[in-house]
Amino acid sequence: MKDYNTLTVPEATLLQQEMRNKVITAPFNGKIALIGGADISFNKFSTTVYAGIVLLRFPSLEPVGYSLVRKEVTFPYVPGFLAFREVPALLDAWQQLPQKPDVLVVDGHGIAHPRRMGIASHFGVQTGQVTVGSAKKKLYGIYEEPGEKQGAHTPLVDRQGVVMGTVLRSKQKVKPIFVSPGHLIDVPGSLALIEQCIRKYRLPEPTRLAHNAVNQFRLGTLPEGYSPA
DNA sequence: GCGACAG
DNA sequence: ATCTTGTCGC
Repeated sequence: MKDYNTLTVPEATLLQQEMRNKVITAPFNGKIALIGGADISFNKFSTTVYAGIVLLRFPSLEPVGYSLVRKEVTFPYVPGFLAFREVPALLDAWQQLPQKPDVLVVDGHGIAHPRRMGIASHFGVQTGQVTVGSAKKKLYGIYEEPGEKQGAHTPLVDRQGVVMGTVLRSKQKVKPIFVSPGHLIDVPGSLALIEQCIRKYRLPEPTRLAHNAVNQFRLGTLPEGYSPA
């Protein structure tokens, strides 16, 4: 694969434009026995990133194991180009997994992106895996605030009204989360999947546990490599 | 020119 | 994203 650290934003834009045609947004009909959660952590002003993918049983969501890796990254954070900062490290964590999950939930957007190439779609196309994006804030699009009741949701559309994802009130009294297909799944399917991953918190368990893991890894509480839960 | 802007 | 103290509401 190409070295993202040497790319310029214009070059990254071209890569996204080439990859957008490879994203498949179709119904996912497979069975899910294992689900994964991916996230990154880092110290501000440092080029070292701590990436991790957590494996959990589905639908029980019991953690199975953690794949943690550290990597140097110099590509800057630029809204719309998050994948060029995080995907390389996540690929390392992915390859280190003893078994691959049936679906991977990535912290960030999927097709709810100006060029339909958010990090979840980018990772999905690169690996050929089913991915879903779950973000805490909007990057691109228009939406109506969903109702206050848990489970209330509204469509996230682009300027032409095309649906890119869903704004979901995952829990009562919390800000909504943004769910969108990454690859090999559609909008209704990605929403249904994330709804099944909500337990006691605002964020779905896969990404919430991944976030906890990479933070513990960065702070030295968890070791690099793969560890069973 | 101005506002928006994943992690 | 990370840092950081107190504060507010269920």
